[in-house]
Amino acid sequence: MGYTMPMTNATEHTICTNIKWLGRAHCGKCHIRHLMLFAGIPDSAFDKVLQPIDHHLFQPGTVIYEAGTQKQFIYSIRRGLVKLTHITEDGTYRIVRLLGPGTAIGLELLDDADSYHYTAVAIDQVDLCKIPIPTIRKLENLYPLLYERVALNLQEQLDLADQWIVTLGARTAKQRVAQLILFLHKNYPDKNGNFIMLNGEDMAAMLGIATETVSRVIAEFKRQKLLLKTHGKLYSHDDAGLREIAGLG
Amino acid sequence: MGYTMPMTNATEHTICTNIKWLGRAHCGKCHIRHLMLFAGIPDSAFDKVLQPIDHHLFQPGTVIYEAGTQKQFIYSIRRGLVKLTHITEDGTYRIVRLLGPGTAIGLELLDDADSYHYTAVAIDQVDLCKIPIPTIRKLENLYPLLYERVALNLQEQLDLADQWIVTLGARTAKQRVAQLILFLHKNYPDKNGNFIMLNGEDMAAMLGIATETVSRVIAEFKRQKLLLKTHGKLYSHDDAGLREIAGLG
DNA sequence: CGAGGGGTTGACGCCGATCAAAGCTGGTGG
DNA sequence: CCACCAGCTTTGATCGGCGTCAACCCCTCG
Repeated sequence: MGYTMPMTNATEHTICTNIKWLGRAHCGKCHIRHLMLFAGIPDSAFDKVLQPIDHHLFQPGTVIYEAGTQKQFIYSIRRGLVKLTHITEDGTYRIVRLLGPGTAIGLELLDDADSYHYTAVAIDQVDLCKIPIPTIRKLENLYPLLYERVALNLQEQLDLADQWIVTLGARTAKQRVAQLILFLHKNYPDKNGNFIMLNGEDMAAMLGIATETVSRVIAEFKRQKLLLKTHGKLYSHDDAGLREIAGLG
Repeated sequence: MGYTMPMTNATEHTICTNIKWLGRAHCGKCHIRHLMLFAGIPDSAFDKVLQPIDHHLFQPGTVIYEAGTQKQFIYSIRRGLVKLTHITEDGTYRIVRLLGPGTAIGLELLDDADSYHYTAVAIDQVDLCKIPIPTIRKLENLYPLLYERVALNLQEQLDLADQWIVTLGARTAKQRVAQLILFLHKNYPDKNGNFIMLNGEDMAAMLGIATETVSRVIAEFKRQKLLLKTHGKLYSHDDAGLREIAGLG
């Protein structure tokens, strides 16, 4: 309730100037392409595309695209975390999905939709490739393998959404917060096995509970040494302890 | 809690004998194929498939497939409602998705998975086509259009899951039940604009609340004439009234 | 007609939403 | 380098909603 968008339409121009435009993407030389949407597509393919693929950087809290707007781009996340958000008419703010490197967002444009279904917001610094729809279409025709990549991406997001419903959508607040931490650690770990602690508002929006409740539970976990601050927003956790609380004994 | 599976492994043999096997499907003559996975695929294609597509009937409450089992079939729903269910280790029973005619289930087998992710159970009488994976593969190669049909199906299910998270996963019990009724009416209406009332346990499993709470809210809605029994499990509802309660003003 | 499985209703206690206020902390500018 | 400030986290107090246990009712089906 009473949630205000990080950056609204009114300031969209400001967003654009905030984005560091990094210029033409070099898919042929992309060292993480095996993780991305274009895995398996030969380097030569990118010479033939109709419209170029650009590479952008978004600062924490900035909007990547807004629900309902009609755009012509899919985004492939290279680095950072993106939240897909939704605000109900009565102001209720909910996060529908949290996505990291290797995931493509805005895929709904390939099917039924003529506009994005949710608003995508960068959580930390996000690094992504902006792919025009016609380019995808062209590559799909040339390399049917891309259809499978798209389907795989959709299937992964469906699995994520289902897991969300099952693990984060029911039971007590404490159990849900414990599940959320396990979820963050499992899906978006850093190289040292730590995870990025989100702010209270975002965790509340993921779990459908009040921010104060989140805070109380997190504070309790810290006191019980189930959570340890490593550096900045990075935390380590007691896996067994939290699994116990989450009801996975 | 304490939920018992409708039909467990132990009685799987019984299930099979319960299924009315209706024999070879006639995709070439299927009058609802334009709604199904194979929309747009020419009749002639079905002469070339490696393994036949069969047509089955499932009685209410029977298991179509079970989570974790390794099978080789996708199912395309022709008639009836199917629930995808999940039971947590501690016995918590949750419904992840409700699917009707035109939807394909078990698509996870096409990607990462080598087993079904959820258990699919018939809610009312369900009529579906059982499609072997190799048949799908073959048709995909011959008709890349099928890739798009699969992706569209996944996208629709993703939309459904997201909607689930947003509308059914938060706020008060009364608001959620109201949303659920609107959801049932919108997504699975019968020809007269009625909807199928689920049993309390299923509604509770969809919303993540107690069955008693569901019962209380539904009973209240009936008293307020927001719900009217039409026939059997079919009900009509006061759309404006429920939208008001749901917070859609 | 009888048994059984759901649905309904009541009583009670706890969890968590809400309102309010104080404590922290990272970032900014002097 | 320090002081300050805005926004976030933490904590408290209160109260309503809903989970839980239990009893009873009703409808269906054998």
